[in-house]
Amino acid sequence: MSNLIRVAIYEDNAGLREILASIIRDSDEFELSGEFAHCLDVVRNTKAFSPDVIIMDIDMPGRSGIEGVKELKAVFPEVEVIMNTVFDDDDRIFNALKAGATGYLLKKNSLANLLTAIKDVKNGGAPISPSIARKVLQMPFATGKGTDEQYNLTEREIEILKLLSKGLSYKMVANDINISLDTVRTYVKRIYEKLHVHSVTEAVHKVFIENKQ
Amino acid sequence: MSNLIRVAIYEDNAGLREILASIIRDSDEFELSGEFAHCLDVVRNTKAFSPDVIIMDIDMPGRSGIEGVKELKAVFPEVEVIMNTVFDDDDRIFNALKAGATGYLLKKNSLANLLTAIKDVKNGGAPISPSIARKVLQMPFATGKGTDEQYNLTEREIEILKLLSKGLSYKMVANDINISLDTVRTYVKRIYEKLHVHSVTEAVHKVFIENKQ
DNA sequence: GAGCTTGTCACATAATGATGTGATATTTTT
DNA sequence: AAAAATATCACATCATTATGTGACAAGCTC
Repeated sequence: MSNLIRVAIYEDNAGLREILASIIRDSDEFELSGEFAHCLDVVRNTKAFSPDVIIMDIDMPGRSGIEGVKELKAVFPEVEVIMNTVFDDDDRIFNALKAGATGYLLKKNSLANLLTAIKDVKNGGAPISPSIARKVLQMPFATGKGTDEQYNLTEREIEILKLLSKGLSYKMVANDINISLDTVRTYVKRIYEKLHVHSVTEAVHKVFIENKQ
Repeated sequence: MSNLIRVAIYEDNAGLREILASIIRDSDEFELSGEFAHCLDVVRNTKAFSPDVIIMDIDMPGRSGIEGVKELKAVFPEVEVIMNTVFDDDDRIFNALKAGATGYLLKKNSLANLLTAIKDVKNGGAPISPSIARKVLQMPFATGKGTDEQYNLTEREIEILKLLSKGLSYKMVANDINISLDTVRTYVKRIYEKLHVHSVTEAVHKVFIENKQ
């Protein structure tokens, strides 16, 4: 029967590719639906072999796996991709995930976990090597830090800046928290002094955006 | 000898706590350095038993594991914490990780992976259940999406909004990209119409912040 | 207890922003 | 080829912000 999970492999190293392919072949839950040395034809290949899950190397000749994922996902958003690579730098990880990869395994621990990982993605999970997960979680936007505390604004000042950042006018802020318009002005003035800025937008940028892009 | 990894357990369900404790006791790489039914005294306990890794439930009487982690990490930042819980909602996950937890295991798959997970954190990794990892990666700030494209602003409009978001005044923007002040005004007006907002700050919030918090 | 920070309010003025009404040339879409 | 969208500029007016100066009570700090 054919409700085996169909797995395609993109890996330019022939030896490793063969190892990965045989792991898939020898399993009884998966079947191999293509093995390729580059991802130049990833869309065409996917059309032809319709895999459910793709194991994708990053460093391949002609076109990186990350670009491959990006193109693939634009056409086949439902196909799950697990990156399988030696790279563990923040940029590549981030770009791969942004491109649409669901999993990210380092080659050094992928062989043992490959089958589990494929099952994970089919079950709606995201198999990620623990060391990669740590990096993802340490990316500045994920920590939620680098935000409020660091400018030693008082709670009240932050409260007011948050309201302003949502687009409320001084008047609306004054109404919202029942203080006078002039008091709002005073707060804003103090905030400006502390942050060395001269407009709400600049203050908002400094406190809520700068470290998140 | 004593370079076993010291593991403490916080879990209010006595049965589960005993199971976890015995897994640790029976292993030959770890030793149990405390088991507790609540985390009210987490700092004191940690001072007394100095564990390397803590397995922490979230839902405990008196004080949630998340608050426990927050307090613990403020005093012992080097102690690794793995959340072990039934909850998989975005808020709890995010708050736990923000509080300083390194790993996040769902109880349903934690028993099998507990020992591996403890090793992972000691090796600098972040053991995260695949289904949790998926949720983390889908949080809007991690996708890098939800930003520009979605409001069908033109490139020029986005360019101007970006400059304004940094705190530049209309005048400065005009100077910066060599257009007239009135042209800036026109752009801003169009941006407002497209976004249905009435101030730079509100526009910035909608385009650059809203989905990132 | 003197000094500093914080939260609160008031008045005044100059600069900037928000909004309306046009207009023209170029590109893109239909 | 006509219609719609985009990039550019101008003038006018009212509302809102930015900034200065000043004040006072409560709380914390040394």
